[in-house]
Amino acid sequence: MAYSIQTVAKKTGLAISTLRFYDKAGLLPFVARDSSGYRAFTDGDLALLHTIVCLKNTGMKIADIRRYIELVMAGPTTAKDRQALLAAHREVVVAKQQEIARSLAEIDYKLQMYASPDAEAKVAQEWALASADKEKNGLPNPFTA
Amino acid sequence: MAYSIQTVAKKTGLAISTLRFYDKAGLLPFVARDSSGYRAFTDGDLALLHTIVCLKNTGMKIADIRRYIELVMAGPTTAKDRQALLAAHREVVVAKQQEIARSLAEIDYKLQMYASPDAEAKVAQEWALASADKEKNGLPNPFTA
DNA sequence: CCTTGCCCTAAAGTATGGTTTAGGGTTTAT
DNA sequence: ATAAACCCTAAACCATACTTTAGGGCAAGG
Repeated sequence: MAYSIQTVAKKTGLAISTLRFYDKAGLLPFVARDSSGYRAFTDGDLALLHTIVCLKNTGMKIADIRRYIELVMAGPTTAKDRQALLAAHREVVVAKQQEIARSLAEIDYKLQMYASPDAEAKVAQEWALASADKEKNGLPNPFTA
Repeated sequence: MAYSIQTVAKKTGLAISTLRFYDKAGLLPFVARDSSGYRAFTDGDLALLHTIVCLKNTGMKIADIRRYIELVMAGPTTAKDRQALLAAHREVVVAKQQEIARSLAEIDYKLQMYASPDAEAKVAQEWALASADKEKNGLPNPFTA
């Protein structure tokens, strides 16, 4: 009925070593042990682990995930704290997503330049401008392949 | 006319130590030195540095950014290679953005639960289910705060 | 009984991306 | 000519997140 660490690794895509690392880091205090000292994961544990993976995927640090899990373990009275923690994290993630989108837009601009019919000419011009910029400042020109 | 490392740090928001680290890592082969051995950044250098920051912001590894810069330094003939490199990176970034969006949606689902009027009841029920899941498997129940 | 395939811990090692420290020149204003 | 404010390198150090290694126990089949 309970899952072995290997089974959970396959179900989640996490390495066995990662699961043990998370456990040691305090992320899996809810995982029980069988009579041999082996970890025994229940379906409920998988649900919590899934939440941990979501937090990890969105860039939350181990220490902060641990804080969230501690609140969960402390019982229903910590609901407000969990909400605050997740809401704050949400804002961080959204901001980072926007920053990435902005940088990606600039990369797309370059890609569009490279894809244009006169890409060659544009790249050559960039090159000429960078060279001129060096000469103008009386500096050695590294753009002389 | 050229910018000192401190000026560039302020303009870009990068730490001076980070700029030196990038230089040592081969990301800034285009930055010249003045007669005292001080780095002298031109406006063209800032443009290239900006591209580097975009790649960094989107999660590109230093080693891959260096590869891109190497192509730039090698001249206009490498335009096709640069395009391929950026296009491949773009796909990686878009995929990661989507994965983050999926995880964020799950976090939002939890937030919505915490925000509902009967949040208390829902959290208590979650708690009860997790406990039952342990008992069902004859395992010690850690949810007993 | 013993091999095979699981499981365990503790500790060391790896990868990445920086930051800090130590020691030392340069430039500028007083 | 000296202090303050810059700049430099090399190398050590740090944080984060894992992975690998070493040594060993448990369980089932032949």
